[in-house]
Amino acid sequence: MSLCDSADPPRRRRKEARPQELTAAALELFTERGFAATRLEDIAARAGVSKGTLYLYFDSKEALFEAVIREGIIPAMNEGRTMLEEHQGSASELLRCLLLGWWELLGESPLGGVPKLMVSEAGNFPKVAAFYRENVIDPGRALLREALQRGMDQGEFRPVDVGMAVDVIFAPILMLAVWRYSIGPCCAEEERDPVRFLDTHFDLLIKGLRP
Amino acid sequence: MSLCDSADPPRRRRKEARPQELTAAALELFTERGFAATRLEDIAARAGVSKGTLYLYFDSKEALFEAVIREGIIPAMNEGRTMLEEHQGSASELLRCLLLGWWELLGESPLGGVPKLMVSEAGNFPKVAAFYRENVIDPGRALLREALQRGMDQGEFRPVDVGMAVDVIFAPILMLAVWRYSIGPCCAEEERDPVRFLDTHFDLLIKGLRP
Amino acid sequence: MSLCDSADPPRRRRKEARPQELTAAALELFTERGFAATRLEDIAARAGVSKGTLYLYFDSKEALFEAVIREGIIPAMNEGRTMLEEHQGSASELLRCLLLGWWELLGESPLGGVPKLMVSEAGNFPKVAAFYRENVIDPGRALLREALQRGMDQGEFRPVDVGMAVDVIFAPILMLAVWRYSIGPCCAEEERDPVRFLDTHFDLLIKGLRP
Amino acid sequence: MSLCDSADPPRRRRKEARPQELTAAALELFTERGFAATRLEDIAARAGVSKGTLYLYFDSKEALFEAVIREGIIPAMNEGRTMLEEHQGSASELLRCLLLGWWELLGESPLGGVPKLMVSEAGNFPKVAAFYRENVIDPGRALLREALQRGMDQGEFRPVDVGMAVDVIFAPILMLAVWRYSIGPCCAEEERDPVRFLDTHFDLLIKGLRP
DNA sequence: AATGAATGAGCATTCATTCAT
DNA sequence: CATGAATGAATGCTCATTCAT
Repeated sequence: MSLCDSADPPRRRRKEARPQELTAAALELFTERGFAATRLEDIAARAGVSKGTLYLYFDSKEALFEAVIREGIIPAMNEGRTMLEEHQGSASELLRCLLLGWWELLGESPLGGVPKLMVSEAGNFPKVAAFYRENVIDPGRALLREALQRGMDQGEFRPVDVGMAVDVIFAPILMLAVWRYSIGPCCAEEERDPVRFLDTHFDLLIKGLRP
Repeated sequence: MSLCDSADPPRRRRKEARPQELTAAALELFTERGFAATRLEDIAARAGVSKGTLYLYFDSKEALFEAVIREGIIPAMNEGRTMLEEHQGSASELLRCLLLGWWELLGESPLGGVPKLMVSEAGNFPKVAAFYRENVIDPGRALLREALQRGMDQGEFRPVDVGMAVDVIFAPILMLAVWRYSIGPCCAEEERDPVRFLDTHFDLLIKGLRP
Repeated sequence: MSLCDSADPPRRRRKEARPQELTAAALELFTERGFAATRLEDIAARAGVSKGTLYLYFDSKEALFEAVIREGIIPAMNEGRTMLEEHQGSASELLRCLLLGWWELLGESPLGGVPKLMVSEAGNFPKVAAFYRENVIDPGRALLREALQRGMDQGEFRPVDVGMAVDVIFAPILMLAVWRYSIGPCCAEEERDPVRFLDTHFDLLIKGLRP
Repeated sequence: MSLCDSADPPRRRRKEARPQELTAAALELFTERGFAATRLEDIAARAGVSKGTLYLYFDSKEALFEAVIREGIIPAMNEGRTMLEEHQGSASELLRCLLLGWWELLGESPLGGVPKLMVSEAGNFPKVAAFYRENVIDPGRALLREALQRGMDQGEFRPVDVGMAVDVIFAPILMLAVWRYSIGPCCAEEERDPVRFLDTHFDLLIKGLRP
């Protein structure tokens, strides 16, 4: 009820929260405009701080970029692995959970911008791209590979070229995420429905894997 | 009659070819580094002209970008349409031809960078993105939709949500192209084989469409 | 009664000593890097305090600079004057004592950096330069002038243009000091020996002053 | 008589003259204010060009500094050497010519600021300082050493510690130059007369060197 | 008194764009 | 047509200064 309900939080609190506030703002803007076209001043403004404050937490624009990617990764993989280990049902179910889980994590949150950002900037940040591959792409592929293999071992899926199949399978989800942060919004097409899209993908996939 | 007939290409030719040489150079660099991070001077240098010359053919950096996309589009659709109209075989064959044809067009030539470029820059060029959607994405979807529909009508494919399926189906090809110009090169993974990838995609797809 | 009587120096002491610790640190860094190129944060760090603390004692970077010069002056002149008043021996001896005394004061301690600092920054701090001239240069010249005059009056020196001679005489000592804080250290020349240098200076000087 | 006598010289001309115009402007301002306190924009303005133009000729502020020193050196040494080689008169005369020649070169022109600049900035530019020592200080010392040695060999001068004496001898000229660009101007002392100063220096010196 | 997080003016540097040649 | 010297707005980054704690 107070008039200044939104007063600044105590300094101590801010100090610890700042880096995340900044990387969050940076992620949004980098995703929207690309790295080079984003001004640090805009990032700072979106995070509600001044230009100089950025440099208390990050050494340079590039360091901020790296932090954005690094942060965008942490939550992604753990869930997938636990899902894989604890899952009891059929391989189809597992595959569905993995892919839908990803979408829920990536698609709905700003984190979904990371893949588009990485696709756009990999050429300018080979180091970061390598880091991303090691920590996101490779583990992600491994998860899917395990799920596929389990299904094949149990006779639920027919034999396929697993190494290729994981990328084929993941491509539609990836494109869904990339799309949302690139051509999608500006064409404002009658709001392509992700659920219908994923259902269709899944339908085709499961039928395609039938022995 | 010219004093230097031999060494340099004939002036008349150059003059007409210039715009294409410039957009070609621009496409390569825009794809590699992104629009904002590419310097006009580098584009000019790669095309073998001076910075000022660019402005004889294009009003601004943005105009050049538009021209790059516009040029990258022209050859893409016609082949697909004639293929659709003239194809005699099964719907599966038609689908295969369409997708492989695309890959040959996108994957092997620098034109393959256009989708990655468009994905990266759509947010900064909504007009161009709309143009791209109208002239590339929508016609492309229409082609695939027709092929799918034909297969369904002939009982070769089971019924699916066609509107969604076209994007699901195209996603792996798109990803293959995008990858090649983003994360792929810098990770130098044991040269992922596009043919095997497309075969797997096709195998899954055709089985998935079986009635 | 204090809870931490042992480790840190007593608070009372620190408080009074702070300004000198700060000007001492500032003198070193200003001398090494110049005024503009020295960061207040570095000065604070060298003095073992935080950036903000500086402003408890000095209003601004410029005020700190003034204090540095002011402090660097206090001890310089008194000794010379007493030496002049109490000296009993020959004028040559007096001159030697004055010049060597200066060198001991300037050359061995960090105070030797003051002349170099003043030379470098006079243009940016005309006020401070005027202050320096009034309180250091003029009195110094007066001391030397008196010594020279005494020698001339006593027939020990031949007549010379005293006003000019004092600067001629002092130049080598000044140069020795300035050198040590500028070109000297980075060229690491076989450690030019100040004593030999001063001896030679003196030898030439005394012979040059012989009637 | 034309109204536009001072019109811009043809482009070609400027292109070649620019670097010198810029280093000349830079020398003045670096000397006056020091390296760090001089803004590139001011240098450009003094040279009558825009900020960006500087970067057509120099890669960075530091590169400009180096060029300033490098340029300030070229004319300095050659004269001295030819003077040494061609001189016919007494060693005293030679010494006088060398020192006065230096003063005319250094003292009257803006080049006189170079020593003060070097003294001030040596600590921040060790590389340049080393270059300066090798190309100016060392050759200068060598010239004076030869002159002294010649006088001693011919019995015109008594034996002295030559290595030290050269610096002792040069110190007053150096200080005269340094002074002019540091404390001198801002104290506006009754315009210390360089000629009287040098005469006194010479008088003392020659008498001091008498056998 | 002391801290150090936050600020924002200031500067070096880049690069799209212009235009005299 | 073609050039490339010149421009100056834009932006990453620094650092003196402030102030809540």
